[in-house]
Amino acid sequence: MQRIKLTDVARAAGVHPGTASRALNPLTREQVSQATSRRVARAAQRLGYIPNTLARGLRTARSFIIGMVVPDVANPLFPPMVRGAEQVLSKAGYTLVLTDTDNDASTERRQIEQLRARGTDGFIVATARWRDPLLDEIAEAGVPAVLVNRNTSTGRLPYVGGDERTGIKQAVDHLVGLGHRHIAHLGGPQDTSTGRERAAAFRQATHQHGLPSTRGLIRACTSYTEAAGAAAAGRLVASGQEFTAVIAGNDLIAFGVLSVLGQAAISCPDQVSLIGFNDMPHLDKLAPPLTTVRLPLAEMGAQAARILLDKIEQSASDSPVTQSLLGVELVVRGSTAAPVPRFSNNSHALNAR
Amino acid sequence: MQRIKLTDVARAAGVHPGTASRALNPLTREQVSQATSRRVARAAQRLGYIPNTLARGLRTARSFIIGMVVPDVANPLFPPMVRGAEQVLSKAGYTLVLTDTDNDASTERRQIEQLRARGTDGFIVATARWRDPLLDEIAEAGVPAVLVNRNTSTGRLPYVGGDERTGIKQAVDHLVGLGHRHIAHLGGPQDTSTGRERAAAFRQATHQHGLPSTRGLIRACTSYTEAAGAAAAGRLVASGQEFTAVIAGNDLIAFGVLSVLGQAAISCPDQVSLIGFNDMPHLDKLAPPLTTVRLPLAEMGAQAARILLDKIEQSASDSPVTQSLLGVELVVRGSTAAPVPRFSNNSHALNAR
DNA sequence: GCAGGCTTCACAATCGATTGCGGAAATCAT
DNA sequence: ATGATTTCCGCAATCGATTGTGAAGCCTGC
Repeated sequence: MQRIKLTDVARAAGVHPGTASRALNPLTREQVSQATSRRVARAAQRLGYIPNTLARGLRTARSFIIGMVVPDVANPLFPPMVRGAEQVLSKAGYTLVLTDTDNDASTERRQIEQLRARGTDGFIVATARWRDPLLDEIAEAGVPAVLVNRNTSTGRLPYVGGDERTGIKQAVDHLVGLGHRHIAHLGGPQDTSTGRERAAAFRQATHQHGLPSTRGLIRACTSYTEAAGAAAAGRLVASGQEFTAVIAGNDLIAFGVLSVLGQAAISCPDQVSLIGFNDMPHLDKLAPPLTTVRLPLAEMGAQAARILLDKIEQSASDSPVTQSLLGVELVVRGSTAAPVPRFSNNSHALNAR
Repeated sequence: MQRIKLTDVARAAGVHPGTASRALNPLTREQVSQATSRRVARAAQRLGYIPNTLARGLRTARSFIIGMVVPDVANPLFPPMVRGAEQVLSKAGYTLVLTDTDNDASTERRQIEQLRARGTDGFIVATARWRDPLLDEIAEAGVPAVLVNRNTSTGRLPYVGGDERTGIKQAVDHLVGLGHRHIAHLGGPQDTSTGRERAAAFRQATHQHGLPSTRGLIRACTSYTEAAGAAAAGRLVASGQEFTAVIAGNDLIAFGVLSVLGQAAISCPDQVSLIGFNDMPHLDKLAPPLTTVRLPLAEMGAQAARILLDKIEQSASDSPVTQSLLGVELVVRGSTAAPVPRFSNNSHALNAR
């Protein structure tokens, strides 16, 4: 049994394949009389005709495929974005192809090349580095693409992300409100926009509150992983620096901090408060439940998809490159509490009043 | 600037496109002299030729696309399987297209139709229902497909899963070893193979151990979610049935149980022990850390991909339909402990000795 | 009743790569 | 040197759908 093709439908309806094509396409249907149009539609229906997207794509130079590139599907940050994008795209008739680069630049390049060979109509990229030659090439080549979650330094591509700056500010405000004055930031890698942005926002917020110098209290982790977070936390604790709270670059880094604190017999939140970022699922079940900044991940994915579709449909490059920041929300849970003054920083606390 | 096509390469190398095609394809390269083959290869290299996969697919009726269908990417059960499959497939030159059905049958049907229109070479399906007409059709149509994680009743498609039966047996053994005799099972939906299999294994294991009747202690949740788990746990607690341990259908259901126990001021593991299934990430950080059964998810995905590739490459249907069960492992953490005899079941405990 | 204008559809080229077929050139055997 | 093989490569059809061009058929208006 063969797949039904347009020729079969045309023969069944007693018309030329070209006519059948026009009858089936809503945009060209007006060029065909209603009677034949109906006849063709019925024949297609009856035979169970499914158009061959490959052949169509070859002729129209459109594949209705959107590629989405993420560093690691297993990172719970990404699935909600993928779902958000997928819903918008599939509603518009596009198919989302998800590829996982495993955080590897050469894999990423290979994947994107593969997808381009498939005539992919556009890309949603969640793997951007701060300096990213591959993305520069894509921008140069005029391939429709939207960045999500992470931005690049050049700002030549549209970007959809969370309002990191406000998120960090809320976190700092919250801690300061509880009475903390010695807050550390174990941020993400500085070759990602999120790592840079959050660190910068942290500096700004602590400065606004007139907190003591943050020198030595700001550290960058080598990656957004529990292991890297633990390593950085270990170094922080070993440094002997005084701190009563930590704002982690994301939730995974916070996990690393948590385990180091546990090993060092430092209680959270009694001795050190901890705030994560992203609001991964199930953080409320942790011991202690993690205070964190929630990003509208699904909405970010959906918005990125919408912007991309716009870009594709009106391929005119007249539209400016938009950078959208979506609102975030501090979710306060059990990992943050008022600091207990230790004798070593008692005087500081008194001075502050 | 246009994309380089085969004709361009051929012209640059001074040969006919057909010859260029043969020179570039490893399987037909022998039909071309080494000298021209090299010349063509160099021209392709120099011009940066990327073959158009659509055109190739149209002619060869091969798309090198594999569709993977999961109910919900955000469920941490699936990303590792996806990664496992992706690695095998991309190594073999295939592209994995992931689609999320959002647990909806009609969405699933639409997605699969879409993919078939793209000439998808095969499917990895993780959404199987116990009775699944869509999969029956696929088996009927001879589309290469492999089931992963969930099986169907018919057994007409290859299947790769975990050894659920042994996993449940280990869980029961562990609890019985701790002294439990009243164990409940809040299983998954009975229209999934995993829900059925785990419940059956539970019955068998408790029977082997000569435990008291499990009537009323085995309940099926309506879905593999925290909410459904909580609902079932609520009913179990409200029923007044005696139990000192619960084996949940999966980790999410265990989360629901945990929250109900918390609300009912029943301590875990002091009063009730709890075991999950799947070993989601970060379960070790819960309060209490959840004992669970670990499935080799990535390996399941990889194995499914390998079987699918086999099926595709030798399209001869001579190979039998294989059902592979991969080994599982009980991960003992803090949510299981010896039962504290209550006066109401003290006598039972004595009788048992 | 006929020119001019519409509508409706058939014809054929096209997208880019693959491949069966056959011819020219090169190699070999005698 | 000549006939028989083999090697190498060009020609053209093909995959299935889309689309520019033009030719019928029909209507309108003068």
